[in-house]
Amino acid sequence: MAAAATSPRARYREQTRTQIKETALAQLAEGGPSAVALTRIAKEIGLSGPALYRYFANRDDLLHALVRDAYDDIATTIRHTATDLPDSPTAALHRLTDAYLDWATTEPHRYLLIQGNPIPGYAAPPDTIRRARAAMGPFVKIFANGRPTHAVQPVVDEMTTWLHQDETAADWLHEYTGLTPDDPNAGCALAGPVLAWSHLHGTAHLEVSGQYTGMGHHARTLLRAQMAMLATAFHLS
Amino acid sequence: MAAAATSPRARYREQTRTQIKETALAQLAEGGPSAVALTRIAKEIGLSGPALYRYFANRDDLLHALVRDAYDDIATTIRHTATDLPDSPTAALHRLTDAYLDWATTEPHRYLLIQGNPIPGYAAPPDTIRRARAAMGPFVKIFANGRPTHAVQPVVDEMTTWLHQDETAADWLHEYTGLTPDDPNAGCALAGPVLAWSHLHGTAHLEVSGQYTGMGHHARTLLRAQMAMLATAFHLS
DNA sequence: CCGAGAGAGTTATAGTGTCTAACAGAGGTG
DNA sequence: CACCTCTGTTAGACACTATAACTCTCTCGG
Repeated sequence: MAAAATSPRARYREQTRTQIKETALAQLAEGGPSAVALTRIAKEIGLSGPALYRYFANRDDLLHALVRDAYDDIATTIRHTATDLPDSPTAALHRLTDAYLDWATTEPHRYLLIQGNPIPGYAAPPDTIRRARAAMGPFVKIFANGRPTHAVQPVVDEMTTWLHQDETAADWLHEYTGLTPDDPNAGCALAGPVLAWSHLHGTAHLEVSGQYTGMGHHARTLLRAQMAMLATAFHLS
Repeated sequence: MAAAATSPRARYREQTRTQIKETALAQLAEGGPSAVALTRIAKEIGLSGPALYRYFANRDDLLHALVRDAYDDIATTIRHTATDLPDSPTAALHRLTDAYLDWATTEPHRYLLIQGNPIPGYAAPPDTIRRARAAMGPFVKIFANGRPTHAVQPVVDEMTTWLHQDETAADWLHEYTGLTPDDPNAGCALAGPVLAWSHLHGTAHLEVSGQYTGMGHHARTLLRAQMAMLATAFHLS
């Protein structure tokens, strides 16, 4: 992305940055974030340690870049899936959540990087929230026509209140549904995705961090059941 | 625990170990597992670095001990809550999940330690599984009388199959319900807890890792809604 | 009551990693 | 073609894990 027709030097720079990130991803996959070591990366691509500081300000900056890439990647995946959804809201929901779980299981280390434990001392940049909401955008659309049962009504109420307090939330809602905070379905449109995210994350994270190992079920089966319950709770057809 | 009437030396040793673990917990709370540094712990309690190796074989061994303690702690909390549950299964479920979420939010770093990202290179000891199942035991009891709807039936089926393949699972079921794998409700008794765990973990982990920050809802509200859906899906009264 | 030995602590040292400083060469740009 | 920025180097400060070798002290058995 953004390869652009820049100077040959800038082109080479971008290439080296990519190579560094690729090596970092390999180390991430092997031993988690703490295994990403600048000196080892440098050795692997034939550079001296301090040379990497020409490309990334420090170790955190490199991890930061990996986080950005991962968010872009999952958001792209979801949005791509969202371009061709079945008409049935329930089926569409299953399609989206399957895509999410698939991404998490094929890229476990990257999922843990962005949705796992907070990286100590690392404050997510403001645009991370934007990226995260972009990934959840298609879910908002699905629940915009839901009719919540009493089981989920309290969540709907809290979302409605939030929409009247936080402008960015209102913008988010508007972007994907055209609804305003005063619309009777506004809270519902956000309550569904938040619940879906919570379900999704629980299953994906337990699966990816290996805590289901030795138990006789598939994460997919669990997720399907959770989404079926959620669809029922919002009277999705 | 296990203070015992041992020799004064052993008593002093145990005291020092505890002091080390307490300091480690403080560092864990400040900067996550990677901030737990033996040298800094030593300095803080007035020892020289290598002295700590008299008490813990290495850094992993210390983290290991923290994990054990945390599992014991949450299992004790759950079991204590389970000693005085309301008769209604739904109410009992809410009581248990509230206790779980409370523990997680009051001890966020410890929750992340045991239920967060896997610690690279750290293989959970076999008894960890036993401890984890002990914590979920009371949930098994609650779902033993459930009647699953079609939404969760696939999970029930997978659990039933598992129970016939894995003896430890059958033992676990038997310990808390007296049921055998052939009992028609056996799969249901395990499907409920696994789903509940997945729900619980999603909400607790997102809350504890700060990903709900800036969103206008309480984790508790979300959890209540999820458990209400789950109770409905199993026809709990 | 005392002496051997286990246990608890020390310093010294090797190894790995982050990151800064100071310097050298190579490429692009006026 | 001269300048200067960009890219790379080595040297070194600092933090942390871990081992080795050594000293001191307390406990316990005879």
